[in-house]
Amino acid sequence: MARPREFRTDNAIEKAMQVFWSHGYEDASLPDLLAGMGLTRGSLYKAFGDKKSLYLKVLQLYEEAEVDAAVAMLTDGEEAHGIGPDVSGRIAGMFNGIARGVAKGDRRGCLLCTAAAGVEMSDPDIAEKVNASFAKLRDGFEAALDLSSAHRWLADDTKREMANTLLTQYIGLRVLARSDMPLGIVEGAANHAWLILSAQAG
Amino acid sequence: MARPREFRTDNAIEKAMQVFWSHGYEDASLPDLLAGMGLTRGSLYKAFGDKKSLYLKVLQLYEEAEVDAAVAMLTDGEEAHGIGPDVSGRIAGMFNGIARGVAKGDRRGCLLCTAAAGVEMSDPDIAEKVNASFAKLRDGFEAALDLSSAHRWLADDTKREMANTLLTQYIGLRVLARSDMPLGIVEGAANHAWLILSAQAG
DNA sequence: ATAATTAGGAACCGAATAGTCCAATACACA
DNA sequence: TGTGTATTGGACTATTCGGTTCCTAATTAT
Repeated sequence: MARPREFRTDNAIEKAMQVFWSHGYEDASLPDLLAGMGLTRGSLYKAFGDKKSLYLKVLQLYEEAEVDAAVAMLTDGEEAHGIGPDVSGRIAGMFNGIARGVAKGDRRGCLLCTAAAGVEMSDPDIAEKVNASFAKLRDGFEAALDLSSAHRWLADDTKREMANTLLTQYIGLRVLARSDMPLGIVEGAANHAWLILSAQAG
Repeated sequence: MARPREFRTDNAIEKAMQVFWSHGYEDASLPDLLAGMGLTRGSLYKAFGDKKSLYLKVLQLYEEAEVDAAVAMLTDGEEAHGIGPDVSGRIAGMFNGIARGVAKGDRRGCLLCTAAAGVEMSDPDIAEKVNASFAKLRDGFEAALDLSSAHRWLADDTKREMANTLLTQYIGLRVLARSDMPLGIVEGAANHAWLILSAQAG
């Protein structure tokens, strides 16, 4: 008995994610969002409330679509990947994948990393969500180390701090990708993420 | 024969650097700058032209005051530091110093790292200066490796990419510091920067 | 038809933005 | 002590922003 939506909500959020990914939170203007999402002010406010609420939905989608996928790539059963018996190889593969993306011209970096460096972190709701996603990725690194035949025997403290170091490396690489640093530096840093993994404890 | 300045230019730039350091480029409003620098609109525009020109001067000062100091700490004659015969210890010390700063409540991160993740990088003048400073720091890491008795024998390619990895780690740590991640994660990542240094080549 | 809901978009709001302009001011020098 | 000159303080401009409120037209099920 009522007129139905002419857009799919999840589709609109996905398009909003692309806009925020490229522009960051503050710099994504309402006209940017409207153009990118293909709808008008009335519809956007009707469906999503306000800009911040939309962004929080985007952060949720980013966690589900990007972070969860990365964690799965790090920890899922190896039979589906064929990377080899040492799960730590997937970590290096992940960093190399980022470098390949940059080589193909993707300089958007990571939505979370851009947010983490921006003023939007002063909003507690946004900061909480961003840090929760970071923690999820960090836990993914740690889980991968627990699955790695070469690392599982390390002390828990060592693995935990190794995971922290990998998260830090991930963020640095993503920020570096967003700047227009020469590709070689980005690739060099990515290719040697395994330096962290090949180190000995103690 | 003319009315003299009531402020020292270099002093005003130093104060502007503090404002940009805390707020980032876009979020540092003119009232923020005027309050922080202790002068009025007319004086600021008379002396510095516009916001971007002021920011470029701030970037120059940041490179001279912060980047150069960091590079000097990494590469100067060891007799003045007493860190030990292995220069690579200074690299670990630098990361630990950052973590100590965060522990003391300094969450400003690094002016360059914040800029690298922001929209101001779309300005070619700003991007050029930021990347030049990054390159300077990267070269500092490489020079420290060349001075390190434990690393100087490594292949040039290895040292170069090791320096890239250290730069990436530095950026990640600084962004992490700016977000309000739990201190333990920041410290954990900093304490294990030596993982990169202790890795073997090949 | 009628009710219900959305789409599209114009209009507006208060706030904030970077930037401009000029009279008042204060100093150095003749 | 004038006089030239650069600075100072702040009013002012023009623009944009996010957010909101409308209204009419369109679309659907009953």
